[in-house]
Amino acid sequence: MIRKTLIVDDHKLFLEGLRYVLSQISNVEIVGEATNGEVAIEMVLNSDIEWVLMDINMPHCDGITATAQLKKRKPEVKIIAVTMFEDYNNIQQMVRAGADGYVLKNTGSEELLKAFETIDKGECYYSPSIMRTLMRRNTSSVLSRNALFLKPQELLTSREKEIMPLLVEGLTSAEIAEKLFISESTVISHRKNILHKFNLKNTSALVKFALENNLLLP
Amino acid sequence: MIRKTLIVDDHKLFLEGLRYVLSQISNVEIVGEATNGEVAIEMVLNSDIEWVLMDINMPHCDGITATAQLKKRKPEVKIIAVTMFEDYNNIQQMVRAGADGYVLKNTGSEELLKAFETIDKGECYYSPSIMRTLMRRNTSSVLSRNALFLKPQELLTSREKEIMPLLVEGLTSAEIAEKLFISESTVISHRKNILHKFNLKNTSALVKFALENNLLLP
DNA sequence: TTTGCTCTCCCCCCTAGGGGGGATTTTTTA
DNA sequence: TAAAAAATCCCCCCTAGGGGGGAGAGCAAA
Repeated sequence: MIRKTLIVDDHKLFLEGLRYVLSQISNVEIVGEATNGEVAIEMVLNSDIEWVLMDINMPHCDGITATAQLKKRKPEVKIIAVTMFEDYNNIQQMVRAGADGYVLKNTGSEELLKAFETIDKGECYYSPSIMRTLMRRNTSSVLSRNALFLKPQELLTSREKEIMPLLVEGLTSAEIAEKLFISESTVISHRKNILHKFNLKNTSALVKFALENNLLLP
Repeated sequence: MIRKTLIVDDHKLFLEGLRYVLSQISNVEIVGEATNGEVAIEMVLNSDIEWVLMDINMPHCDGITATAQLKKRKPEVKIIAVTMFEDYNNIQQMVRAGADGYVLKNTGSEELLKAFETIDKGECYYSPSIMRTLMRRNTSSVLSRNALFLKPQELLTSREKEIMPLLVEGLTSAEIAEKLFISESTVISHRKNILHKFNLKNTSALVKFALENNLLLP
């Protein structure tokens, strides 16, 4: 069985590299190249492409948007994110967009093959260092593992979303209680719930988490 | 005495508005317009322009950079920042760059005139709402008033700079002490000093302050 | 040499934060 | 309508955080 594959990256040079790495894997045939997300979507929808290796950072239409679009309109296509970035936000967004795998740009052919095979079995594949990044964030709690696959906002109730920015401002429970016309115990309960949801050990860590994950907007 | 003035903004529309507002002030003559910082610097250095009304957000060379450059190479030029933004970071950076005044884009001619006259006397001018923003940050402490005109990093000792990122991570005093091979009391002292320096009331506020002011890099 | 800053550590005292429950009412959703 | 989730409040207990202060050692500039 031949895997008909599209490679998407705005760096010509990297497309060359990917082409070479893929040439070392049997059963993979590169049937196209695209240098931005829009073109990639077009190509996939109007062909029998089954696999996409997708860069994240591209002009016009980035890899995350393109992945989300593709998965919505043609869910059977397998998408592997290929990227230089291994920070939490990128991984998280790509996972949410529906990517089936996530490998780094310095990946060799053996690992890429492993990715193909793992995804063929219906599972998801992540590079070991990606897993480390995820693990650093998530230790044990079930909820916090769920947080990876949900927008963090979706985990917060509306009251919690009200309290969050006040905590970030450094207000005490009593001050927050006064502002929201509720009892201090209630604020304490809410804060405890938020900390547990994200598996954070104190409010300082929560502030960092909130600021880095844009939890303060709505 | 006529004030030879250059106006700098990348929005043509706003240049029109500024032109109109300035036309209502006697003794101000618009001798040029620029749509980015680089051009503005060129124009000021090669002419007898005495005043610059400078936007902050512009492509290529922003107003903060341009202001810093101009003040370095021709300090006698009076620069008034004109901007939509009244957040702490923008004001702080513009003050550091050497701007003589800071007014908002919705300013009328009376206030702009006041700015010209105040700066003529050798003082600095800030819009009332700008002052409010500054006041919100700075209540009483002498040190924290100084913090406005210094890079915050310059206020931190090297030990404090080591402790800062660990506090932001949410580590407890005991954990930090263990990492740095010092006693917990010492960590507590350092943290107290940092809080006093920036006039912040708890570690949550410190985390926010540190992240928003890039205090974690070196 | 004196002055001042940093780093280190300590004291006392009090409050806010956080772990661990549980209970109630209201609202949402299946 | 029944079940689930959210919001409200409470209990006990203990620890970490923060206010205020001091003190000695080391170092560097004035």
